[in-house]
Amino acid sequence: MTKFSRQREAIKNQLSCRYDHPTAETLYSELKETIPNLSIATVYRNLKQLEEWGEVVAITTDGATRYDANTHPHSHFFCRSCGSVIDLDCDNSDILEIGRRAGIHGVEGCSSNFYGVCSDCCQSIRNEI
Amino acid sequence: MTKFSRQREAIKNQLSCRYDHPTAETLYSELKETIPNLSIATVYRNLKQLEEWGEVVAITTDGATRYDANTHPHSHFFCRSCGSVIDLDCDNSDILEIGRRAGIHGVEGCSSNFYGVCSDCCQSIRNEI
DNA sequence: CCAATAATGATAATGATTATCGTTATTGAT
DNA sequence: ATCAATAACGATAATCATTATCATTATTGG
Repeated sequence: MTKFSRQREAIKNQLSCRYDHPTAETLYSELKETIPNLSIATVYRNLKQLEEWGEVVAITTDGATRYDANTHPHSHFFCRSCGSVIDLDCDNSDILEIGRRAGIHGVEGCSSNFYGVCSDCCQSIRNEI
Repeated sequence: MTKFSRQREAIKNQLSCRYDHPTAETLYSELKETIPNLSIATVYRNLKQLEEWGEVVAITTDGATRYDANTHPHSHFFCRSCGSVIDLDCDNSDILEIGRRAGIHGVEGCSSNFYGVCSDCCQSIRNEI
């Protein structure tokens, strides 16, 4: 039986009101201001738990795992320049359909990462020249 | 100026004649049989180098990074049951196009991971019942 | 209020990867 | 062929992200 925990609620809430897909470490340092004795282990523990419950999704990257409170299947755009991660508003089922047509049986889900230089970075690079 | 290295050639060659997308550790233990004093650091070092040169691609997963000598843009299927990684023969440019239509500028590339239970595992699960 | 136990915080341990550094191998010039 | 310059190596320490352990604290239902 799962019990209430202030820490878990805070983690869930903190993630819900952000759109920058923070890492466990980022969430930890932010939450530490309101919950000073918070442990990094509690953040990892709860993010894992919430992921199992389908309340958050983990975004696997080459570095630290990032988290997203938006559980609707969607893709992400990774800026090669500033490292920001932006939600992509494209239909995930269309991508899944492409995978399903590839001749392999059993394709159930997909996760797509798109790469490039975001418009902000593109702008500042242009200004430097 | 880059110099010849037997180790790098062996790593590249070992990866080229396989289709199971091994990790650095897997390549290391296999290559150790022919190059007994090979160091794991050399494997990591060269895989990173080869990736920079565009001769191999790294496949980012939630566990250890896997490598692929097939540098033609393509997707992978991850079996949830046995953990195998299989090449998906679908057109990557079609997926890229979906991402490009999502309203964000600067989308240059993409990497899609598909998930499910492979036909081998699906078969053995069926046989157990 | 109390017993049962889920969840915590602190921290040790793990797994993957990278950095360091003294030694070895490759290279181009003599 | 020899030599100096330096790329690459092997061994291993260090780092980073994450998980496991465990004694303590908080929540819950009776």
